[in-house]
Amino acid sequence: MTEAKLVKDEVTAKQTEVARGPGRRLHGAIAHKLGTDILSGKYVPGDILSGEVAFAEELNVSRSAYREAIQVLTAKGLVASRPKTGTRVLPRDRWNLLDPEVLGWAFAGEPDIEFVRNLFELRAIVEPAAARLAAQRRDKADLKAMKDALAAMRQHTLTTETGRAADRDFHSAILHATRNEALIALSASIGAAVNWTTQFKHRSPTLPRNPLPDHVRVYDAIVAEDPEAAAEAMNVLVDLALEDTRNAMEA
Amino acid sequence: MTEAKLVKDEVTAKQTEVARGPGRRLHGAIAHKLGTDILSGKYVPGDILSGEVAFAEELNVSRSAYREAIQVLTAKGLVASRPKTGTRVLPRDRWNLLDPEVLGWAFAGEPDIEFVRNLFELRAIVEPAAARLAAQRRDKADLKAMKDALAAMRQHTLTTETGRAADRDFHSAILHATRNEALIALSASIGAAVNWTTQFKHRSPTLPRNPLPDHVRVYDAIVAEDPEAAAEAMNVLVDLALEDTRNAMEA
DNA sequence: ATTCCATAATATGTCGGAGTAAATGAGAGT
DNA sequence: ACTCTCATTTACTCCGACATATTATGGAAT
Repeated sequence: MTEAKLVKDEVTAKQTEVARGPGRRLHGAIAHKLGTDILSGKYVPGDILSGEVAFAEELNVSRSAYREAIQVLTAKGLVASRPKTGTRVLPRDRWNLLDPEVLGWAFAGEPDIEFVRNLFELRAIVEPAAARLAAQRRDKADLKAMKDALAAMRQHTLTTETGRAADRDFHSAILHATRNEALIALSASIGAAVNWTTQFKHRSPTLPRNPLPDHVRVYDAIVAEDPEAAAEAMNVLVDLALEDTRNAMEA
Repeated sequence: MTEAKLVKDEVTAKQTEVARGPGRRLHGAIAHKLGTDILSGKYVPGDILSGEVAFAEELNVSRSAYREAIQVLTAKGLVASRPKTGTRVLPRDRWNLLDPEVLGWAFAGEPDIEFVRNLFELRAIVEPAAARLAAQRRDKADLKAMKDALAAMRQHTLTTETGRAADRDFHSAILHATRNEALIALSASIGAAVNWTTQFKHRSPTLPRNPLPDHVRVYDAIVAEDPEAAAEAMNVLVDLALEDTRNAMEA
């Protein structure tokens, strides 16, 4: 080993390593780290991630990888960089909060209670309307997707990852059944809210109610091609989820 | 000039140049080109943008710039790249269609009629509910933003860019007044829909109705803190816009 | 002929250095 | 006090090399 290499190793030992899971590229790992740091409030809007070179050295990665990560954050509206001034964290209303990856970063640490409330409000607006449309337009493939999701929910409780996945799939299937690409694009965001909800309920000391019957009611209304009943059933479903979450919040 | 440079110029002359407007970075311009190409259907899901090096040479840019552009597209869910296989265009339901930049690319060429309908459906779902919330939570700053937007709409017709901007600002102000970050994040998407609507109406042979009174009705209801009236007024507003657009489509 | 494993081929991923362009701030000149 | 010019800082772009991951290939064993 050359002396230069040795010195470098000594230096890098003090630097923060970026954890890159299997299959995850380096720049993706950097974007994840910076993204979670921003969403968690470690960097607040107006802060400057100054020094492309300095930052890359600190993370012990090349500038290329660091820059590609910055491009990802820029694409999601989290930061903007200009010569001389550096890379600045943008105000929150510029962030693409509905981006699936950004939502993941937001829920990586301790999620903000207020933001969870906001997502529930969005669900309360979108999902009943989506159920209404689904009841009007659904075809066999959509119904099968919902049915499969319900079957999976029967076999796994919400305390398991597969159970939560089934819950997400059910809500996603309804959004897909609207045949509206804009609504389908929201399914990732809605799914994140659904997922976190169930996780949170699991942590709660109160016994979570069995959500299956409420889901079945929505499904039945869609099968019966009854838009208003579907919307109402979904409305109940979201309200109950919100109520459960509120209880868990107070605990 | 060296001979090498001369040869290079001869080669580059045949290559497609990427148009980069003022203030736009090179990788941003590349992302714009590829993004519009994908959204316009030039590349369809499953297609492979193979050859990082080949593509970069064809566009006459360095591999770094090309790669950063690809990271942007990847961040928006348009493509995914793996070693050996290349960069593949993802299925449409993976696209972040509500991303402001993606929406811009979608409307860069001839917009898809069906997608416009979908965006109107989203507006019809979200905006009345947002107006309802705005009527409950609005404060002076929100009302001022709406009032300013209305004033700007009085002075400029929708045939001008400033007029369209005022229209966008009004709808954006209502979403901001909900104090819901998730809904605020939708304002860029809604704004794009609003903007394109007015542009489309302008092209239409039928005389566009004056939208100002309808907007004022929404504003008045919000000022009066009447949630239901605000929701209903906004409902009417979106319906009328949809109707106008439908007429223009048939023409 | 078929299956399996080692190997090679190929495209993306990562690296570090050099040079360019742009935005800011300081200083000279008015 | 103001404007303009220039120097500095920083991000932006390009380049060439190497590393890594995935697929394809070909031969050996069954």
